[in-house]
Amino acid sequence: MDISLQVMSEQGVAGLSLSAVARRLGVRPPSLYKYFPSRNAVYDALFRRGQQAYLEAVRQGAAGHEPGMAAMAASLEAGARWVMANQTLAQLLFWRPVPGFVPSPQAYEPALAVHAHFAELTRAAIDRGELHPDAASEEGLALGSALIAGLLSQQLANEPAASYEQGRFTRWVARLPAVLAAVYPPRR
Amino acid sequence: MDISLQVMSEQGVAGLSLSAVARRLGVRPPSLYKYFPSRNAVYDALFRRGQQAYLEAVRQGAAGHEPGMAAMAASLEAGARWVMANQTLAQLLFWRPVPGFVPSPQAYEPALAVHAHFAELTRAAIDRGELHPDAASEEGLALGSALIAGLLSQQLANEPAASYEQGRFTRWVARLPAVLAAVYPPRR
DNA sequence: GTCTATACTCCGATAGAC
DNA sequence: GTCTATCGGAGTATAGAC
Repeated sequence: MDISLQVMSEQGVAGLSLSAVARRLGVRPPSLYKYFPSRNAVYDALFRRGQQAYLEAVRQGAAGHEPGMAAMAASLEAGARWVMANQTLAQLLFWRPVPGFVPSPQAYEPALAVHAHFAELTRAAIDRGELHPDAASEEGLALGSALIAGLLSQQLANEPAASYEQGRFTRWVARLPAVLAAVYPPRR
Repeated sequence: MDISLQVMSEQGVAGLSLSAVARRLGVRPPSLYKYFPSRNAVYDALFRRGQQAYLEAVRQGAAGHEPGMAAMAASLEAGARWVMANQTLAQLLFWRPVPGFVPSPQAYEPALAVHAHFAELTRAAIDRGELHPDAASEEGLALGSALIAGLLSQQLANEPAASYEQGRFTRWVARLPAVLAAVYPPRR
């Protein structure tokens, strides 16, 4: 799987070739079929592993903070750092670049947990009077996920080599909670 | 070129095959090389055509409005509608999905004009007291482009078939100017 | 669990006849 | 400006020996 990631980073996510993997592994292509029944099965395993790692990253980021906007800011940053450090995997997870590959429900499972994680942080922020209740609606959550995805997709497409601190787009991640608060000002 | 777009929409942007194009055109593959010296040349021609069309869409959108936030809102919406109506081409333009393809400077030219277009609308909005002067900095312009790109990338990845009006993400496009104004409130 | 051999399909690109 | 023929390579996947 590590070698597959390496090939994808060089040939494009959709350019994974089992022959190339076998070559670098020092075996013949048919041997791989003892471990994965098809090429898409490799994608699926990578997808699941990636979703799991991303979930752990955003959870780790929130750990130690009071639930609410502070935890959300820390969690967003941790997720963004994970994406910048795992760009190839992130592309597989968040931008469907492989025609014909549809992740299995099991592989998709952690993605639902990520959504639930941020929904919970949003509700906590509302309880603390940091956001308007509408922020927890599907619409509000969609805005949050779109904003973070947009910053990161622009960063990856235009400055993939930039460090997290110096990226022209990642630097906005820290200010996303303020943007959300501007769109959903708490009533008072 | 139209047939190429059709193939790309079915096989993925990176999955363009000149053989498939020739097949649908009713000619043999070598004939295509009389018109394009390589497969990447086809991508380049499509890239240029797409950038040009997108530029015209955002300019058309602004036409008839006073320069400023109203024109920007109209321009953003026109651009978003163009992207939703030309999804395959938009992927080629805004998300580099083809390993090894780098657009030529000539093909990239209209993209610079798009940037200049929005920079001008931003300055007009500042002059009218609708935005803080910092909104016209490179940082501020980067935020604007990232926000719109994020909404659209999420829309294309998750609900590509939704109409512009019903999209869970496109519906935020109309409110982007308000988000920008919240981040860059004019001094008063 | 690895291999050889193979079936099958596909690709981009070029040479050169017409 | 189209074609045939071809080079030289790629790929996924399976059968079956060891």
